[in-house]
Amino acid sequence: MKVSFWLLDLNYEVQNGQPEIWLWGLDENGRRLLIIDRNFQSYFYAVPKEGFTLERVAEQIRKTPQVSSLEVVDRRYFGKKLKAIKVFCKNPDEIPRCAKNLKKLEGVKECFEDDVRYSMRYLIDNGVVPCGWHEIEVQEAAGKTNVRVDEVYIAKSFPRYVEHAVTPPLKTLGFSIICYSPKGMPKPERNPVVVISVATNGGEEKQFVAENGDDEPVLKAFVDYVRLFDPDIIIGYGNNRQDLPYLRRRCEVHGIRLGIDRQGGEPHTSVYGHVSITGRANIDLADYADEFPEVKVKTLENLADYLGVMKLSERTLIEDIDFAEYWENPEKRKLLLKFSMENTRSIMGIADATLDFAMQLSSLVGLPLDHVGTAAVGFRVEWFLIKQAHKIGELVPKRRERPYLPYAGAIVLPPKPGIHDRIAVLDFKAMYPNIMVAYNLSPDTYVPPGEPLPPSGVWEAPEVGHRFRKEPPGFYKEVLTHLIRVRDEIRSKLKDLPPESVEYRVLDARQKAVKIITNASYGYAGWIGARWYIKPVAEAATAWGRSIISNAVKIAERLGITVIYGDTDSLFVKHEPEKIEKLSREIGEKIGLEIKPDKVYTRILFTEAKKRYCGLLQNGKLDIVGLEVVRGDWAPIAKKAQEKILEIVLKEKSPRKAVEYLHQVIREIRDRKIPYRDLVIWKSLTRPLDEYAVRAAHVEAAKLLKREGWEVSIGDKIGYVITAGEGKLYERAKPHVLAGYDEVDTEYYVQKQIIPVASRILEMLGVKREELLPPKAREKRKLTDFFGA
DNA sequence: GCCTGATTTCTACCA
DNA sequence: ACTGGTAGAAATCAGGCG
Repeated sequence: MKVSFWLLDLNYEVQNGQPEIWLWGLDENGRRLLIIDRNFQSYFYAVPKEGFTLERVAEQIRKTPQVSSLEVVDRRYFGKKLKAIKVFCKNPDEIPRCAKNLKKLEGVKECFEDDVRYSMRYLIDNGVVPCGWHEIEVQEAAGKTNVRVDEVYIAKSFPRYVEHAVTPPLKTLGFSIICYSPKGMPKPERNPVVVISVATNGGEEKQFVAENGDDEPVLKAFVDYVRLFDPDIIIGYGNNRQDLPYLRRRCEVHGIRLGIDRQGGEPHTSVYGHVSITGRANIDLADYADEFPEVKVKTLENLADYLGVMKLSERTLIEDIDFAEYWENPEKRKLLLKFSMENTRSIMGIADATLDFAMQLSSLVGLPLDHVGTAAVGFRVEWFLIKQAHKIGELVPKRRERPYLPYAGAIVLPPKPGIHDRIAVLDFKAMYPNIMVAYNLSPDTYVPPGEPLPPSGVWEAPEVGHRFRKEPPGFYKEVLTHLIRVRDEIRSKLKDLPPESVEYRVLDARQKAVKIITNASYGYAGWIGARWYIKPVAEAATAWGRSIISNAVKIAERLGITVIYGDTDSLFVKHEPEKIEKLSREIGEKIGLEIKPDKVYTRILFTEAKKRYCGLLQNGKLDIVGLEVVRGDWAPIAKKAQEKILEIVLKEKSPRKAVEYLHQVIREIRDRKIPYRDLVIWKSLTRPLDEYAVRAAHVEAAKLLKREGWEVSIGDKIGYVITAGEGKLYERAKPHVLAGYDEVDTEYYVQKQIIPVASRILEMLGVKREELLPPKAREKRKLTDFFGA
């Protein structure tokens, strides 16, 4: 019989040396299916050395114990045709060992794709798409009652992908936990999980709370609840790195099982650090936080606030350092429970804004839904490429260590400082991808120095001189052309859809996924960790970029257009529509790339610095780029003050008013009228504490946290304030959760936060340094002198 | 040892 | 752990002075 299914998760099992792929999915009626496929043979490639006949090498390989059969096939490697031996192993787990053995044979030059996991191999070879629909011939399986699905089938054919832009009705469960530790960071070995808050997309909310601090019933109730609800998707925030490992370890302590998967097993950490829950998709929203760069400190509450899921102002906020105090106090405990429930509610809300994208990314790059979030950008691009490589018979290069060699990047023009009126921004859309397509830049089209020119001729990069075959189209060109076309198609479909429709949401998520992969392709090409890394490809792309933007500037100037700034692929010019139209046309003709007006600023302010400006858009909004306002490592009060100053300066054109405002802010800081949280500075830890070469404020603050029993790790944002006293800045930094407002050194905030960000703007406009501080009011000065402030 | 300017370290941004 | 170009603050170094 034939069934169709939407692929949610997959894994493989080896039973008595016989592998089987387990495909977990839903059919169009929302029934949960498990389809077991025993028909797929695992394999890898061996490439013979020159001077050895295929037959002889094949004969050697055939004698290797793990090999079940082999086949001579035509493949390509960096575009060059070659004969490869496809080596089949019955047991996929034996492939790495088998490849290692083969490499020892004298006739084998190299093995390929022995590092592609069996389950990924299955997806790629059969064109099976995670979060996509498929049809398959199956028969009902006998037995198999211990898996939690409606039907178990045995595959009688390979799945066939069917394009269909809807998602089946998935059951989603969100959860968050609170652990209790009287002092310091909770440790599963000693500290209980006192609250688990769950919510489902069926609208149910539930809390499991430990009586007398005993969490065994909590854990059991949670397991029962998950089993009963039987979610397809489990979501949390930090569940990959914290919650699930903690729950798992805590269950171990009690000698119980965290049996929440669909196979009676427990969650386990797997590739790229994701936690796999067999038969379901476990998703950690923290892995998608980078999709929202506007949110600088990526806490659950900040993301929920940004996405409009739950505003900070209506949120119960409790620092983890205070959990113990809230748990111990019966009145405050109620607040802690409320806080925990709000966490889970926020998770459900953020999931709404994220899941469509996650599913589209998963189906585009081909990584299962639970893997794709934890895979870094480079690996997402790479899996997409691996999938494409298979289609054209290109062998996947081995990952190898390489020395880091820097190369020149883009050009940034020095801005004309000051305020300018009516400025248009023109930019080359998707400049690097288009360059790569136009000049056929690809690992397999590169013609190294000394190699003879191909009959089709070559493109030669300016400055650096790297050469690329004009024909045939290279791997990158094919892939990028395809991506660019697909995105255009999606975007034209979107035009005819109501933005609220389900289809619109799905397609919009898809075009975003396509865009991200397209734009990351240049970065991938220049990444030394990339399998398809060839430095000249990246180096040539930037070289052409530089030459294109320089030529565009020349053309603009010849047409009498004033260029005030430019960065990589953009030009900021005086807004003269007719001249711009001409420029655009001429660039199209001479350079072959499209440059388009992106936006027009009514007014724009530049300092002498590159990459920093503030423009006033025609809709009255400020576009702030690079300045402290948009940076996460300045105190919020400084960011707010700078934003306000920019607004006054650009909208009201009144530096005087801005100075008045500045004086007021400074007085409020000195009077401690600014909310404490607006004084907290956040900085990331980029390495372990003991690997810093110099002492820095956020590092010292982190050490204080550690001393209090709180672990800090790479990537954590440390929030600190500067306290009054003697000595270096780093000696006066304290974690914001450990300091009190009374200790804060308000003069630091005035002199080192407010004054610099204000002077950056105001000195540009002729305001003198000494005018920045409020005049000393005699009366007040005397009073403070008297009271010794 | 103290002061000052130059250099290094660090983070986060832009494209 | 996708790239290079860039700003800016603080720590630290190096050298002059005495």
